[in-house]
Amino acid sequence: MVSKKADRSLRPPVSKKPVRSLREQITDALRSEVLAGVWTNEAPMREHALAERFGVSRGPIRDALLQLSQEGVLVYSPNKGVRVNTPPAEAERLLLQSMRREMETFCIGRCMEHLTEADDEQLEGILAELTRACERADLSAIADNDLALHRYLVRRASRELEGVWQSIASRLLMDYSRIDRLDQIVAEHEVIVRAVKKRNLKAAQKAINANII
Amino acid sequence: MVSKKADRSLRPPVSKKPVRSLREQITDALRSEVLAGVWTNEAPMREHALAERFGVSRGPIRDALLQLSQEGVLVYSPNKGVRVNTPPAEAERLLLQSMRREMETFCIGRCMEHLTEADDEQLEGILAELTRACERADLSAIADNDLALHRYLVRRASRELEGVWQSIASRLLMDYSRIDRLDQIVAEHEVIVRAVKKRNLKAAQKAINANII
DNA sequence: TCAATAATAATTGTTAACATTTTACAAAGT
DNA sequence: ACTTTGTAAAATGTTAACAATTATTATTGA
Repeated sequence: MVSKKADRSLRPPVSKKPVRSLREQITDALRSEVLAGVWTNEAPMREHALAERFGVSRGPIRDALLQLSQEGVLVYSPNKGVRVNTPPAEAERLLLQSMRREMETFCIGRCMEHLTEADDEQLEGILAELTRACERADLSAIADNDLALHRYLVRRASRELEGVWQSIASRLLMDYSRIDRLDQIVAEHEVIVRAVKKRNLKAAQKAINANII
Repeated sequence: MVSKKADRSLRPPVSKKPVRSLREQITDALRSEVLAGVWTNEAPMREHALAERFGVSRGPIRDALLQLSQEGVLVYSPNKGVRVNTPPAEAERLLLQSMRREMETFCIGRCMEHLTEADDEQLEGILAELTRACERADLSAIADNDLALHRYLVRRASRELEGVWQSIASRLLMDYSRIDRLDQIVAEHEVIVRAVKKRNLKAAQKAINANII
């Protein structure tokens, strides 16, 4: 699943080799699975089993589990392992929602004027992936691309804020798997991308706030 | 510095054994040092050197460095190690400040009515430590207890929110070492604790917001 | 039969060695 | 003198074995 050494001769010539570490790959894979509801919070996630599944040792697995615990996706109990976290209670959810809206409203306002056509293409690409994921009802890919679209705008505004945003967004999406209206997800993000392409700040902020629920 | 196995016979009888892991201890120690300005962001922090200093292997050190990177205290470069992060830019600082105020205003409003006299004593204890730290101008201990006081109220309101709060507060305090008016720190926190002891929500919220700068 | 306790297995915490990547430095070539 | 190239050192990334803790099962006693 996660190959340890990639064949360099097969890479595109001048591509910006990201060379993501095992920890990062595993973190992203597990996050999308948890948000998609693949794991329950009944049974703990065993390090050994995950290590075998990903074909790596327990080290990178532990790193990923610790990171996801800090992010609010998992809950860590000393000497007992990790479980899937429960969604935030109503009051906490409302607070996190307000904070996420404040953040993304700030970020789109900060990056809008610096966006280029290349950014538009990137966003269109993510939107296309999101659409395909919704068509095949692939919850894991849906969660991935939903987050990816928002994260793109946050990163474009500030790398510094990305970590804070992720920990808020992850907690808010802890019950993502309950979402049933898949077509609505696509529609809402289409509105966002359209407003961004028009460089219409007010419309974009309104669309983003409408999507954050 | 960090003993691997503690002598159980010396622990108080029915104390709630926290048994903090090496990772946690090292994380807290390094955070307070970085916030106090002990480290510069010029030279990377070497895992091997830290391992020797704490008397442990590189494993727990790596865990701590990764956690502090996620928290915004350090910056992680793949295969190159970690450095001290730079304080957020003005616009980002204002956003984080607003979010932290929103969080702590929410938290004090949520936990105020549940606070007991035992909580008051805990807060007084932290305040006393903060005062002593200011008297001897121990920036590391000052940062520790400043954070500890706020964290206490956040935890009392919601364990779920603690992680988010920490990542925001850490980023805001990245230039804590520049603070010169030490007596003002004590005064501001005295006002907070006094308002809390009186269970005066409005006054407490006002004092907290005045302290978050 | 049930509760308490001891033995056992399974799991996480930590360590040290190995692998890979990056950096520093010197030598050679233009 | 400057750039390039090759080599060695040092740092991080990963692994597997060991230690300590927790959970499970078996056993003993009333």
